[in-house]
Amino acid sequence: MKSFEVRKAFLEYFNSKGHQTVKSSSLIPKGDPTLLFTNAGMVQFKSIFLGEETRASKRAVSSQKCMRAGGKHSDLENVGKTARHHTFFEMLGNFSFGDYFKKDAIIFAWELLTGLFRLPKERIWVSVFEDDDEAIKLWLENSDMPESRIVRLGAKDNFWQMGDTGPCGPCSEIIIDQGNEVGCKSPECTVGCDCDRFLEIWNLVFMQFNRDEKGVLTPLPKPSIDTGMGLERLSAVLQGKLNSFDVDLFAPIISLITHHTGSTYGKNPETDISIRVIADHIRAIAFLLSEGLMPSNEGRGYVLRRIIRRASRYAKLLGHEKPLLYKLLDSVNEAMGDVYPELIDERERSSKILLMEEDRFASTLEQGIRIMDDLIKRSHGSGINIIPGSEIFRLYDTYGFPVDLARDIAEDSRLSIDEEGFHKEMEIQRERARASWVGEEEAVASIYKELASEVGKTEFKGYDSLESESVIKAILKDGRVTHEISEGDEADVFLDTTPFYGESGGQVGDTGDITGKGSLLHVLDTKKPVEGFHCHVVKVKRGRLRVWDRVKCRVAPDLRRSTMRHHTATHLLHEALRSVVGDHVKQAGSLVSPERLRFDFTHFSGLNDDEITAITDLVNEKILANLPVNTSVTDIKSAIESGATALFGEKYGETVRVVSIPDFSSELCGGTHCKSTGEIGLFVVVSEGSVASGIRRIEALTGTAAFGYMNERVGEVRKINDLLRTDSAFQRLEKLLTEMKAFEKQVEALKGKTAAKDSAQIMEHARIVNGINVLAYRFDGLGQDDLRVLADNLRDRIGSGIIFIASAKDGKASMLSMVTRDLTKKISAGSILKEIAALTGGKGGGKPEMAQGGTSGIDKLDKAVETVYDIVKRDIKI
RNA sequence: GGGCGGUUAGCUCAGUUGGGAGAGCACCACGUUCGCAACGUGGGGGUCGGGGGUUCGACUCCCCUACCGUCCA
Repeated sequence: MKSFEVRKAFLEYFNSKGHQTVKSSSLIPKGDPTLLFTNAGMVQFKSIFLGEETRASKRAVSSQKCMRAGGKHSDLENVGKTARHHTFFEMLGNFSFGDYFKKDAIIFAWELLTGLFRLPKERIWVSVFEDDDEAIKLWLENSDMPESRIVRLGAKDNFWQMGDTGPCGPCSEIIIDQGNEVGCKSPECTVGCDCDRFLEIWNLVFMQFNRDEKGVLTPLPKPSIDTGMGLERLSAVLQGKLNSFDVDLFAPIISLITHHTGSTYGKNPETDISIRVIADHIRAIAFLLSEGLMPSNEGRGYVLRRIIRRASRYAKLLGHEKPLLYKLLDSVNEAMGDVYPELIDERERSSKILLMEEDRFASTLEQGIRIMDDLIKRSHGSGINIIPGSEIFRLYDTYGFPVDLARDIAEDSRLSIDEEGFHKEMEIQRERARASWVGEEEAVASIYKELASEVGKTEFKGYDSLESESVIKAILKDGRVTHEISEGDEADVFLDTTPFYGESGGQVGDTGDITGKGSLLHVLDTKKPVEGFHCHVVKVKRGRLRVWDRVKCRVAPDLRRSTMRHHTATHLLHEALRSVVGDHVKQAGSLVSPERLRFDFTHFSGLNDDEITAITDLVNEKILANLPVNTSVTDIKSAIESGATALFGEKYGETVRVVSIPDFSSELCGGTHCKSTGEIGLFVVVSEGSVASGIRRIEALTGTAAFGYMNERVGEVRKINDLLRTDSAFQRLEKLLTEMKAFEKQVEALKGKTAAKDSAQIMEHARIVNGINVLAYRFDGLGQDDLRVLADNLRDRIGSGIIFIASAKDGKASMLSMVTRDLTKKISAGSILKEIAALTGGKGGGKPEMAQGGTSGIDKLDKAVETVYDIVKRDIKI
């Protein structure tokens, strides 16, 4: 049975049992900072299990892309070494949201595995949580499982929980015994062993408790079901393969790897591990890149980078030195492109980024090898044949140099590395990071969730109107529910209906006024702590307000209109970028405020002036065309089908709002927009720059803000023109700058010349002391740099001797002493200078042949200069 | 979020108690050559990431900041 048939059969089986097929969600969970990647099928249903969201259908089935690398569940290190671990895999799962429970879950699983998939019953084992007698009973009643093959395991294996608090429950795993010739071959090998013999294929989670902060379990009113089965593992079993890398999903990938590296799969265990690691990693890489993720130095992007590097490293172990991975993307597309079209859509971009990243890694390696060579040289020099762990750690920590590579290189020079020391350093670093970890605040305070379910959601009327008559439903002050607020109070106010837009989708919250009988509130900001629930952050200016009061709401019109202009312009900009720069441009962040707009997007390099001009022109062209801006509400499926742009990873409800500009742009967007593009007035880009590697940021202004900006710039240019008395400041400045450079050169040349002339005169003051030419002289008006030029000149003239010159300028004096190289053994310029400087109350120092210093004691200068001769007489023996 | 490393000529990088900003490649000119490569000589090119401080004097020391890299979470 081919993998795609397995996937299809699974989905269809559960469809026939009343489950709605739900599309795989993005690997990058949006709005969940606690999770690095989607690592299970239930991730996209998390808020349903938590009771924050309800869904029309109570039964769902999915085949979910999953990633287990980095974070709590990381299988990165196991990949390739075992027959069953993957960083990227697909998880088949059926879900019940308070509908059926344990019994049906067991019946479905048993029927599907032994009926449809015809797995041999005698090889199936089941594990249950040690206290879950109910599950054992249900297994015995609803399947042919003998009690002898039902195993009780502890909480570590068979009790599942989402987090420290929240829904949790026992689970039951279905396991296939692959025979005693597989795995560790130990006679004690049994279910729960780490080896490959007893393969866990399906985990049925019985969500039946809620755990509170104190750890107390209370039964959930409506227990739920969450199951997960790895497609790769199941396919392997069904295809009679002992290793999940041998299934058809991997065949084209492995064949392309062996083709490019000239290696053979299945000949040598070492080579096979490398091939499998690359095959696994390239799938993960292809999917992560297809979702718009960029390799970077933190968070998810960093995990991606590490996966790329590991894969790249294993490719080198296969003897392939040049970038290889980017060539393998096609094989992933061949294996999975028809199910995941995003792979094919993003192929071009992914391949470019991957090649870039491989090149970058090559230079990291090069740098590391240089340092490694140095370490080897030093350790040969010192006769120690072990490289300290701290050095290896520094190499790894600071330069990202792989430890196994360091070991290989060391061994080539008959050295070893101190692995223990390395791990010790690593542990220290872990401790340090842990100690500084202060824990992430729960993103949404639970009080808002409670309030929302208590008083109901807010009806937003702000698309068509800036005013409304509303009723106050709740007031929150200092985090507590209250019934009344009065003058001077700052509080959160919740209404039945509102014209105030709550911050979301990059658009900032509205501001304005709320008025009641004799009272006035300023709305400082509007937020949406819970979807559809508007929180008005207010300050009471006058009077008092109570819950159930009728009030009049009024959004500040000028600010809101300015925000609308910026938002509509953002959509125009997005499309303009795509048409000018390329289709790979994806929104990576957006801020829309009354003052400006900021748009982050994925792109490899900076935009040049021509591109920015082209983008600006295109946006303004659409503004001048005064196109209508249409909004419509539809279901997500038909919106996507109509070609509307959706943001990757953004979570959308089942009905969405589409904002479209005819023949140009169509995006899913909940924001407020102009009625037609002409209202924007003018669009101007203020800056373009980088935010992170692969992400660029454009800041732009529209409407009055744009006019203000232009006026300012024009005014500035006029001032510059006035100053330069010209109409073409640019050419004028260019000319002035070249002239200035020429002048500077002339000045330098002149200084040299006068120094030469002056030095001729100054030389006349030279004396011979104890057989040595000594010149000590004061020559005012020179700075430190000038003294150096003069001294160079004097040195050329004196041939061999001692020079000391001092010069007063601007109330301070500089001094310089020089000793020609042949005399530095007898006397040092530094010591002469220090002594003289001290006499004048100044300081200085330098090298034996040259020293500089300064002082503010000009009155003592002449006498001090004269002392130079004495010093020479004293220190130089004939 | 916490470490560590980096930022110097167009590119790759040196720069050692703080005391004249350098090399290689590239570029320009001249020389050598029938011509090219190579070579020789000379030359142009630097806000030493930015800002503050210490100092007579800072690429160098201290503080802040931006960006890049890298490890841990």
